[in-house]
Order: sequence, then structure tokens, then C-alpha cells
Amino acid sequence: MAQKPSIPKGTRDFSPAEMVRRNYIFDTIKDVFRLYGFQPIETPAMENLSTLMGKYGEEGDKLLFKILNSGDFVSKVSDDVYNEKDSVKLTSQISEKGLRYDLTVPFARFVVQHQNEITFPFKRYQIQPVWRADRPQKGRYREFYQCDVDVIGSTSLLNEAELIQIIDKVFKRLKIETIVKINNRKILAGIAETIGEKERITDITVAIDKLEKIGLEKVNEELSAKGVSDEAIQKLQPILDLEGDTASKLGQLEEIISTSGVGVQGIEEMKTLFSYLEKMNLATNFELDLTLARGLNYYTGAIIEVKAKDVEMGSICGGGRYDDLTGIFGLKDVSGVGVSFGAERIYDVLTQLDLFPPESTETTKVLFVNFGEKEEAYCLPMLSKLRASGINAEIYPDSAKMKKQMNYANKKDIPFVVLAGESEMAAQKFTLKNMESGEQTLVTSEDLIKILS
RNA sequence: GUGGAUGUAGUUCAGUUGGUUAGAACGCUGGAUUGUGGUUCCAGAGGUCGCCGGUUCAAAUCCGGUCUUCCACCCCA
Repeated sequence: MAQKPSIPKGTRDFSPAEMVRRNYIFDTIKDVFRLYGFQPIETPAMENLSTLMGKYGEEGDKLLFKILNSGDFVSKVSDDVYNEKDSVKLTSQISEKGLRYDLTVPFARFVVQHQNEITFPFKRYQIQPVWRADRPQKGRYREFYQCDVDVIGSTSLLNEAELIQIIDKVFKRLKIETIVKINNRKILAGIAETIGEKERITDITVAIDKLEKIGLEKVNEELSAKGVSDEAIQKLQPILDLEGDTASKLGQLEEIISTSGVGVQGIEEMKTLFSYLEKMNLATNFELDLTLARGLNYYTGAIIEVKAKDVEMGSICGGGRYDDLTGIFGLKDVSGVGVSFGAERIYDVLTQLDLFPPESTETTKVLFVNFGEKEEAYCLPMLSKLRASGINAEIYPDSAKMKKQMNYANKKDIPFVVLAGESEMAAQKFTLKNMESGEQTLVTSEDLIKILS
């Protein structure tokens, strides 16, 4: 072999065994989405760069994969831009398309573009790959799938509650025990306002988000480094120390941030949401987590994050409400809320906990051994009958040595093999071999269908 | 984007202070066994030692660069 072929950094091939498992996850998620009245859409892998740029912050723009214009794009670049060697300026002249970075922004574009054909509230799901030019790491790839569900055009908190029901049902079906953490951006805004650092809400939430990971001391250090006043940090401490159940936390918090209009509104929203959830009889645990911030800055209301119990892993699902996502595309006052399931991480959790159903590796149920032309002709009608009965069946395409054909069945974990040679043909029967026990029986075509059904 | 580790057969890995023809296990192919696999035995194929350059009589081994994969940070699913 000369030079081995390879694939780009951070991308992966999926083997048949992996695909069976991935499809198990996608199918489970899709089934639940449909159960709650969500409908699928797809959008192109590439979007106009103008749709994508500026939606994910400065960092996000850098992580966008850009697509080179077709044709002789260099000749169209003006001389001064070319000589300046400024990547940003040059990019805008040689690239006008990019690969999608997430599914939410393309969805917002979709809603605005098709607003007259859509009936609101619009409940859609979308399962497609997204691309980020990030440096790959454990559980982080440059190409990965997102499974988004959003409902847009309704401000009711029932939508939030229903999304949490969906989360509950998906993970119940996948047999993953989870804990759902819930917070509200308005509460975070209220906290920032109360401690007198309204403008620094992003820095404050990002720092608070790390509380569990790096500890209180480091969080305070980081806040200080970001320019938050010592006085404000002092005022923040009692909030970070809040203890007790959700109701008592909300009660205490209500008093602390009572002077903040949006803060109080956030508390009210949480109270309503939790009262819904308590009536829904969920299997998963759910709790208010004031340290939950989530990076994306378009969230304006509830924020949701799901963690798997018993596994050290980042969140496997997350989302929230965004009041004005379509505004940037010219459609005002359309509120949406959605969550995204991280398929790759769910895959890792299922692998670690050994929760994939065992039969999912079984694809073919029966293999017909090929003895030659006459035998082939004898087997083909039977093969069709089995397939017509919904039994996964195949015939070995060449009349190769027995050993080779049996080995093929073995490697593919095919549980049954049919042997039909001269004596079977004479008797108008088939020899069915159980590959696990080695047991062989001579059966009629009717019996064959019955046994394999 | 910053810092650290890594790269030898299809796979997982050995390879001495630089020294003839770079090894093992598993896997693969063939045979023992022309209609019976998973076990066993025998034989065989398979490597520009990630790539480029440098030091040296001599480089898988030392040096520089580059790429890959992995880990941490930033950020995120």
C-alpha cells in the first residue's frame, strides 16, 4: 500500500455495527418527537455566510467552515485587499457560503423565509450533522449530529414543560437515568441587576457556570479578573450559597432580587413551570440550578440542561427559550423554545453503561449457502418468500467453499443457515442449521417460514 | 487559538548505548477437512518505521520542521 487514505481531522467513518447503534438512538428520539406532534424539516448543509456570520459571537465566526467560491475567485479580489493579507477582509471576497454551525440559526432563517406557509405555533424537529472548525477533543468532533426540537410562535410555558416531558420519555426509553437542571436567564439578569453589574451579565453567568467545576474561590477570582467590582462579588455570595429544595430556593431568591423587574418575572416563570412539571409524573429528577448559565447568548428565558447519572460526562441534552431569534432576519416578536440532544454523547453514555439492546447487532437472520447453479435456482423462490414474510435473508453470491460461506455467516452473526443440495432438492425440503447450537433439521418451506418468523 | 503527549504490519504493541535481513500476538489467505463454521495444527502473504529535511561511515533510534491522533485550556454538543 502506497500512502494510506485518510479523512479530515475531527471527522469519522461509521461501521455497520456503529450505524445500527446510532440509528437506535435516532429512531428512539424521532419516535418520541412524533409522539408530541413535532414534524421533521431539513435544511441545506451550507448556508449563505451572511446568514451564519455574527450569530455565534466572535468566537463562533472563527469556528465556521467557509466554502470557497467557485471559478477563478482570486482574480476578482481587489489588489489592495489582496496585498493587505487581512484574512477577514479576504474571506468576504472569496467565500459567500459556509457549513452550518448548528440547527437553530438555519431554523430561524427557515421560519422567516417560509413564514406565510407555516402554521404557528410551529413544532419541528431536525436531525442533521453540523460542522465546527474547533480543535477536536474527547467527545468533540468537527462534524457531529444534533437532534433539535423546537416550538416557535408560542410564549406558553407549557411548551417548556412539554419539552422536559420529551426529555423524560427519550431517556426513559434509552434506559438512561438523568437529572434535568433548569434555570432562567431572567433570574440571572435579575441577579446581575441586583448586585449592580447589569452590563456584565455574560461574564457573570459564564463564571457562575463553572462553580461546580472549579469551585467558589476560582469563580470569584475570575469575576474579579473580568472587572466585576468586589462589592458586587460580595453581594453575589449569598445567592451562590442558597440551599434547600427548589421551592425554598425560589422563595429566598425572590426576596433578594425583589427590586429587579425582570428577576421577579423570571421567578414567576419558574414557579409556573415547576407547577406544570409536578403534575406530569416524570421519572427523571428535575431541579432549579442557579449556577446553570449555558453559553449561547440568544437565550432569554428558561434554560435547560440534562446530565446522565452514574457517568462522568458533560451535558447530553440542552436548550432554552429565545424570544427574538427571528428578529435578526426581520421577523419580530416570535418567541421559540427548544432543546437539542447530543447524539454522540448519548452514544458514549450507552456504551459506557452497556445499555444498547443486544439484538441490535443482528441484521441478517438466515443465510442460504450457495452450492451451485441448480441449487441457486432452487433456493431463490424460497428466499423471496422469506423476504416477503419480513425475514431478513440473503444468499451467498458465489458457490464458494463451504468453509468460507459458513465463516461468512459466523462473522456476520447470522443465527441460521439454510443448506439445500441434491438430497434436499429431491425431497423438496431444506436443511436448517442453528449456528449457535449446531443443530440441523430437515424442514418444509412452510416450516422454514414459521421457525424463522 | 495556547500548552503537553503520540505516531513501527489490517489491529494492539515490542525493538538494547545509533550497527547486517525490523519482531510478536491477534487478524487475513491457503492447507489438514472436494456438503458443515466458531476449537486445534501446519504453511504463507503483509512494513519507504506518519511525511520532509538535517547530523553520521551507518538512523525506526539523535536534531529541526510538518501533519495525525489523544489530553488540558478557551469554548462547546
